[in-house]
Amino acid sequence: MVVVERKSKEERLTAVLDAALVEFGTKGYHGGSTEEIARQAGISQPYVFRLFGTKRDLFEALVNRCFSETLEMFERAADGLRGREALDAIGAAYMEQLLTDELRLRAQMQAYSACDDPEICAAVRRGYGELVSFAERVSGVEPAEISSFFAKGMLLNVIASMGLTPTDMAAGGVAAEPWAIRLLEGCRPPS
Amino acid sequence: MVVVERKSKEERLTAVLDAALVEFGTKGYHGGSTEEIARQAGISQPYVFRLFGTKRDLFEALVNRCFSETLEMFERAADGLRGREALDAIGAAYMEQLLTDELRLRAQMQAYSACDDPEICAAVRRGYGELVSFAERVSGVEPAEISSFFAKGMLLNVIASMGLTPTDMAAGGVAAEPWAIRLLEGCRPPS
DNA sequence: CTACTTTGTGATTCATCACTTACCTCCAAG
DNA sequence: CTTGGAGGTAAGTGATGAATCACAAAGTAG
Repeated sequence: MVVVERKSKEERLTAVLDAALVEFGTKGYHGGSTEEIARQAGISQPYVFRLFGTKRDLFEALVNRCFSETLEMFERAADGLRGREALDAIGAAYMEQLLTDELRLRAQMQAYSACDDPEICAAVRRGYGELVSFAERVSGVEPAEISSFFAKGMLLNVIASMGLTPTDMAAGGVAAEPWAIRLLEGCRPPS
Repeated sequence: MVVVERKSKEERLTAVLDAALVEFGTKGYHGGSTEEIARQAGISQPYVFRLFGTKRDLFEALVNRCFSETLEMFERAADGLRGREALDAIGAAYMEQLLTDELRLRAQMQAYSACDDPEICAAVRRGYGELVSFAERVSGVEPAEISSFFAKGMLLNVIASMGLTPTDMAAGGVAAEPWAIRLLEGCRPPS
């Protein structure tokens, strides 16, 4: 038997969720394998099931964590601000994720794409609804502005999925597609 | 042997692509099965491979068809128009898809989500780039406006994925989430 | 009629994967 | 010191799914 490093359940839970973010974020719900998640988390595959029950429950837990972390990020970014300024601050923070947290943007796309599963869809709607409600509440602007705000967010998600972020292009050693650069430039708030 | 209804290769190709749109559009690249696609297309599973080579080639063919149909839709909508008017017309046509062609919006999301595969990613970028270039060329507006235009499109894709279109809500017999209604309202061009 | 091409299938292979069962090993409380 | 629970695994199981192979039947040209 391999040497066992005993850790607390909590530590394992977050380790598995961290690994799941990578695996599901890149390959999606159906494409990601629990075996790979277990390996990346440093535990055996059966233990993943002991901790989370089913693959779906694990994915759902990941979705919930992602949305709640994003909501916290919104709150931090908007702290002390109201109205349009709050919205701009959140938008800037979201754009930063393109550079720092691209995987989370991709994972969100995977969550939307996994919405053929009713339970996952319910979790996604709940999370998204909380983000929208928060943005509405903290900014107080009219629907059209809220829509553009979230629309830009979704465009950033898509750009991250296509691997067109500055980080990706630099890593690939490839010159970014010019149209993609213009799209990204156009997302910047008018300053 | 079951009675064989011989059809032309072309007919089978489009039948398979139609079935693939449904299967991949709802379950995604990894989640969709070639067996199910074959069944929906009314042929045997091996023949799918005879026609398309591999599952990936089939998915790629679907992506290409989707993007080129969308480009045609852009061209039709913008016919005879220039500048902002052209963009508004395309936007209106795109919004209509929420009601008439929701599956195609979902399929686009699945295409973005399948971008961990380099070949699929290349096809997606090519298709997306053509849409952006066309919109830029026909409208001639500045980057910020192009970005908002595509951003709104992506938001509609996400809303379709989450099953929050008017059609879905009516079909489910459920009242739509209020925040989702506001988001959709906010997408309408200011008229 | 014969030979060849096109359209098609049944049966199978081989890998992967979600999930289970049965077990092991620490460690702390009585 | 022993017992019981919490943290963990090795070894399977059954299903599914992509891809292959060998073969069949329907047209078609000579």
